[in-house]
Amino acid sequence: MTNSTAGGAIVQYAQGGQEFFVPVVAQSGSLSSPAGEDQARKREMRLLKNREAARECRRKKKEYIKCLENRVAVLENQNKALIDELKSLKELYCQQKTD
DNA sequence: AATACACCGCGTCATTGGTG
DNA sequence: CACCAATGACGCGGTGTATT
Repeated sequence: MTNSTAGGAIVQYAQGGQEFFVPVVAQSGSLSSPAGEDQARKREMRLLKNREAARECRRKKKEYIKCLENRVAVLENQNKALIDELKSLKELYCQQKTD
């Protein structure tokens, strides 16, 4: 991951040690005022939380897709087994008929 | 080696659905 | 109604692979 470093800070997650860049948006010179700082801090917090939420969301989505793929594999195997079973039962039936 | 293309993961924004 | 978490959509940069 390569972010530009114009105005912002490199922050590190508590767990995982992963680094990322948090941009700081200047808001018409109001950044120095407490209200401006507070707004900026709130924005950073929101971005940080959403960043983590997006990551988690993608992780869950991938896991879900894996589950679905697993299920497909299981059902395909079951289907094969049932087809085989049907085939052998048919053969058995035909044999008994000719006897 | 250079280029084109596909794929992936990421960060951000906008939207949505649930909750106090 | 305000707030928040989850998620879809978008654009971007990195990486691997095929083609020239």
